Amino acid sequence: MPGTEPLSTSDAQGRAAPERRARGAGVGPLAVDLRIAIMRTSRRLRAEAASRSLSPGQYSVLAAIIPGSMSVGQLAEREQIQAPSMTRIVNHLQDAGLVIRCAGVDDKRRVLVQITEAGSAALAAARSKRTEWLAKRVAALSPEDRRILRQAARILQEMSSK
Amino acid sequence: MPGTEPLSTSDAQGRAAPERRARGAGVGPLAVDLRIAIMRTSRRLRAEAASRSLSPGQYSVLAAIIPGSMSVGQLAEREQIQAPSMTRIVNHLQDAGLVIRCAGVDDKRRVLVQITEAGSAALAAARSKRTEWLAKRVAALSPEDRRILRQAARILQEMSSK
DNA sequence: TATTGTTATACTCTATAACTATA
DNA sequence: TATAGTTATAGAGTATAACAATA
Repeated sequence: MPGTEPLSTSDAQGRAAPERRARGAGVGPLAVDLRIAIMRTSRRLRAEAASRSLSPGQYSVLAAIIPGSMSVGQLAEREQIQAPSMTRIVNHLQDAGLVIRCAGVDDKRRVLVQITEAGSAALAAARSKRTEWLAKRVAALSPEDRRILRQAARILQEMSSK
Repeated sequence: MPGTEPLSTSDAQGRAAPERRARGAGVGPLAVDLRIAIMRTSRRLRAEAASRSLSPGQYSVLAAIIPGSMSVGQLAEREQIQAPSMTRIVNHLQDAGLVIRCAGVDDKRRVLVQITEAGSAALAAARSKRTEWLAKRVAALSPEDRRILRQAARILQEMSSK
């Protein structure tokens, strides 16, 4: 391995030496570390979850409409994507028989999306598969680390839905 | 808003009612919540960081090679992507004059990638831009929440590099 | 023959812009 | 005229498979 000695310079983004954040640092470094951690984990999750029946987007949308029917626009806003992307996802879900579209009664421009029985079943089956990799990693952590991640999930959730 | 009352059923994935995780629940729900939080945040980060000069992948790779030259294969393994994807990223970086390729001295099959001065400058400039959105959100959090995210970043980092 | 990297090709997800229908 | 959704098109990023060069 030529030229790969860990130099631990301040420019290495702390990936080779995450412990240098131990002393409660400022907001900037935290944002950098957090961004890298999240992007890498998400890439990993995407890769691990691939070749399953439902894509991450499909899964997420399917889960969102369980409480009741949602319009395409509401789903798009909730998932922080544009309407055409949501149309595409709903198309796939509908083709697979997992959701149905129905016109709004008050406002016929709206298209309400509802989950079917097959959709609920697929979601339940996919759920365990989807989180398999992450659950395995999480299970290997200390209870303290799990507690931290549990709170972090809540914080990130709030943060990214604003 | 027809049919969007929060029912808080056990199938709603806790996105409408995250507080139900307050009582230290099992590993499965945590993995589900965490996956959703990470995927949503990553999508948001990707969207917010768009239209900058460096893509998330380019940025991450550029940062990785700062400590010294790395081979394409090493970078691919580190970033958890396949070799062709890394080749593509390195091509873009090279076209932009941010890295240079040079053949390995011991093993001429290897292609070592090194950062240029322009690359270091671009990285420094991009770094503040890249984390702008996240830093703003993080700054708005309580010190306690920041402490949690700081630890979470470390945990996720270790978790996804294994 | 095995390994490193590249090229060729295709797929997924996303976005913006233009269009249809309803209000 | 404004809004909800769809269609058309394009771009970024990834993967697998086939190939070239080197070990």
